Amino acid sequence: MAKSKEAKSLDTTTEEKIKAAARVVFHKKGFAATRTRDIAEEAGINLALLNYYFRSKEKLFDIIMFETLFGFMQNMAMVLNDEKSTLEKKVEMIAYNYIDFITKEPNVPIFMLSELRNNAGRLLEKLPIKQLIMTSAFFRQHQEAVAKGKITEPNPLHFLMNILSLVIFPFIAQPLLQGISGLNETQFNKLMQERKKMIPVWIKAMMKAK
Amino acid sequence: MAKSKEAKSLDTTTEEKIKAAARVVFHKKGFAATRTRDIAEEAGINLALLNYYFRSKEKLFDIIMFETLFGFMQNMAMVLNDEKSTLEKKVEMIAYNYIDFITKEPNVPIFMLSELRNNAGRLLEKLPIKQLIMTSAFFRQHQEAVAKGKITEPNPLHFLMNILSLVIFPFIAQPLLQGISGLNETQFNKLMQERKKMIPVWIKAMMKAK
DNA sequence: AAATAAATTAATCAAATGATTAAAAATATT
DNA sequence: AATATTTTTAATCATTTGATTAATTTATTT
Repeated sequence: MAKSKEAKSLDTTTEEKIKAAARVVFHKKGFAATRTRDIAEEAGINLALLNYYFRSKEKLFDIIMFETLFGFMQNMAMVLNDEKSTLEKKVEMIAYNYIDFITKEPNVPIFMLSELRNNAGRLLEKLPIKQLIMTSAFFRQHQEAVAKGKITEPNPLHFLMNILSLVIFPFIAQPLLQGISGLNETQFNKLMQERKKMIPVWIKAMMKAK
Repeated sequence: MAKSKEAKSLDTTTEEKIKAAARVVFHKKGFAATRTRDIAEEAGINLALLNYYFRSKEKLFDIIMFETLFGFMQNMAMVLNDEKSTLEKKVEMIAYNYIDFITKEPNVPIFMLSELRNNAGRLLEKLPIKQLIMTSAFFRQHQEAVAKGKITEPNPLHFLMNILSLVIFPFIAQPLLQGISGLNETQFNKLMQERKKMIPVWIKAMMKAK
């Protein structure tokens, strides 16, 4: 190895530069539309280095995809499995965390969900996501709330879908929504910030509806 | 022309076969991932015919994209602009129509929104969608309901985003949701059918929340 | 400093892919 | 029936694109 194993500040490694570039380009254009040359250019490296470090476009993609999925799920899993926080607090946390996260990484949701559509099996099998969510404190607390009559909708999947829908969808539909409304990006982001406070209120109201 | 202009049952024309095939493949894989050979094979025609009838992959795509966008918006525009129906009825109509439509065409939302992300300007300029929605009876009725204190959230965009989110997002996230829940496609579709009735109830409750 | 190993580059390959062409087949016109 | 027009096909082109190779440069080890 030409570089000492420990130091080299890790983020300026050639390998890391390529990964960072791959993340940017894959997230923006998806697997099919990105050319390895795009990544090389974004990283400022010779194209051959991409294959030298990662063997193939597909292997590099798998790494980026896994890290993206993992990063996205990690936060959710943490929140949903927190035994100390209430159900209401969890809704707040998800709204806050994800609206901030997606505002910074607006391409991640549609990237993830587009690519999952081709390959859900292969891409999800590395993550124990089913176990993590279905046995979470979140689901247990939901069932308790249903038992106590505090929540009318008995299916926790609807509950989870509703939260994620209200949080994530507007970002996915952003170009369409801006086309409809005429808002610019700044105004749109302001709208999303408003939703951080509103979504928990809305969720609370709708889950008591009957 | 080898075929009489009027008759020829329109759907069996070579041109129509190509368009139908292009619709299937583009919707499933998006522009970048579809090869003109995929379309030719799906249509059961010689590859050269695609260029003979449509000049280029891109021109064919533009036609499919326009028709897809138009088809998707048409229904919404109709419902939102209906002066006779109440606001509540409009919410019901959107939930019913779109859940049925997307169940039949599950790739359309993510196709549309993915492709719009590359090219919103060019692709939306042919549709007068802003005008159509911002001046609709739906928006006016919403403002009236706000004025009467029947709805607390004053921004009609939040109202529209919430409806579309609850209706469309679960389909976009279907592979992930099935991965989380372990449901098969039939069970998933049943869940979506439940939402046809629930979404209007939820929307009603949440828009009165404060 | 010499020898060895690792990283980087320019050039090139092979396959895939959008598109065209020239000939053949099918259809319409006279 | 003869001619003209349109549609379809097989073959081919030119470019793009993922990947490799062989040579060069840089770093590490002895």
